[in-house]
Amino acid sequence: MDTAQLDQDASSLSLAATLADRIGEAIATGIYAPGSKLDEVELADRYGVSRTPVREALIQLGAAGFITMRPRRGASVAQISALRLVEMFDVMAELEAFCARLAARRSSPEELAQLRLTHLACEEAVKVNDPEVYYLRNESFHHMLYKLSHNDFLEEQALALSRRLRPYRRLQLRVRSRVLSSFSEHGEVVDAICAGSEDQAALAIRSHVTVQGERFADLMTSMIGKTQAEV
Amino acid sequence: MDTAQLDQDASSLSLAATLADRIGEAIATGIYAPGSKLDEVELADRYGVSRTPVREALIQLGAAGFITMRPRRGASVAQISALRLVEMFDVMAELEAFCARLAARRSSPEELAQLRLTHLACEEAVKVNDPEVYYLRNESFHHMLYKLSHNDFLEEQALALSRRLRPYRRLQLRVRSRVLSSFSEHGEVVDAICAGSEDQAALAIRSHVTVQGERFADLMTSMIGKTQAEV
DNA sequence: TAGTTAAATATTGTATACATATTTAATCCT
DNA sequence: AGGATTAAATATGTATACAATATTTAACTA
Repeated sequence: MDTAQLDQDASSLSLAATLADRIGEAIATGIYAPGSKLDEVELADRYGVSRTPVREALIQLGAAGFITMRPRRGASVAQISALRLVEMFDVMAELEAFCARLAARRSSPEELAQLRLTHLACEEAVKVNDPEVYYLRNESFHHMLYKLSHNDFLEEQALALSRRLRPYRRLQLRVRSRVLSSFSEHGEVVDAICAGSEDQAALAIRSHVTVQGERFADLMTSMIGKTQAEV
Repeated sequence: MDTAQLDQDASSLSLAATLADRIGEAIATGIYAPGSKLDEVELADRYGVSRTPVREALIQLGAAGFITMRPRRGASVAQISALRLVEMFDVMAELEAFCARLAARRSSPEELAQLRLTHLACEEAVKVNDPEVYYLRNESFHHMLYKLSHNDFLEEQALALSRRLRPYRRLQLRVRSRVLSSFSEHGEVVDAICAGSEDQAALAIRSHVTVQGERFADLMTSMIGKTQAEV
């Protein structure tokens, strides 16, 4: 019948691919602490596979920047210094600023309505006062922004970097006041985009994402506060 | 004696790593045409190794975006559509604009002098009228810009994306007039950065990198003009 | 002859085995 | 005893072997 049988089956994915996901998730969650060594045989029998798919997964994670690989001396969870973290957030801010600019320029009324919806979802999370829920809704909001850029490549790049920064973003939202200010900053972004004000939208999201001043202090304290399994 | 023997030895690199370089270079050079399938065993005995390091190299190249891998149906050289190419150049432009902005903000007089030197090197290439030399000097100029951002992560990201766009950049410079305008645009960027004019620097480099209008036409014609081994 | 089905072939994914480098432990010497 | 040297142990890198899935080819049916 349908000659083009789309292979959506998740179970058909290779072991290496699913392993990369699982290990990557474990790193993001903090199960494997930054700097800790990732032993191939240990991972292999932890996940019940041979070394081959483990190695392939590690190579993927290395390319994505989650782990660092040194020849002949194995892989270890990437250790991101405070300076580099700020650098990464700076780039993230610039990517999102570009997204916001394009969103303001290109979004249809329907798309703007969708954006407002995700913003409302964040508001609910604020009311419920659940940081974990807000974290998720916040993520959706930003992802929506990437999509509204109407630049698929940009969307992919933004998603990739946001994945890398995920654990640190979660840390920031541990602070109640940060959730509140985060939400209000979202509001400015939404307003600017809906008004078609490119520059204003770019500025708003840039200052929302950039880590500086007290934001930096918050991030640092929350990072050193939680050891290992948190950061 | 020196306990910390730094392992700079290139020969000590793994086969997989060097393979990724070689295959990646072959893709960039156009030896493997976009869309063409990369057979593991063929690559293996072409390079005189087993399938294992070949697979690892392919995974790396896949993560970097040079090839696309579909489960159970192998790897093929990434086929970049015209639309996606424009998208990628748009992001490249934005990254470089950020670099230029930071360069204008942070560069020391010595660094500015270095920037002018690389610009002068481009001028020589223009005079000699050798597109291939200009291509190389141009690359150095942009790399210098990345470095002057004083943001190592940004520099890495910009380098990675510029590597992906390399073959297309080379194509653009096939057109003599493009070399001339490229050089004069560089001049504007240098002037703005040396003057500390962030906005102007960002604007100049952005319009320099972005593919639009006749630039787009040039790129497209040069792409369809050269079949296979060129693009 | 066109279309469908089934067998054969080829290719990818994974496991195991081997080679080589690195780390750790033990030994030796001053 | 302390540091350096050497040897054993451990881990990574590569090759080969096997398993599972796609693709191709051939046979068959309507």
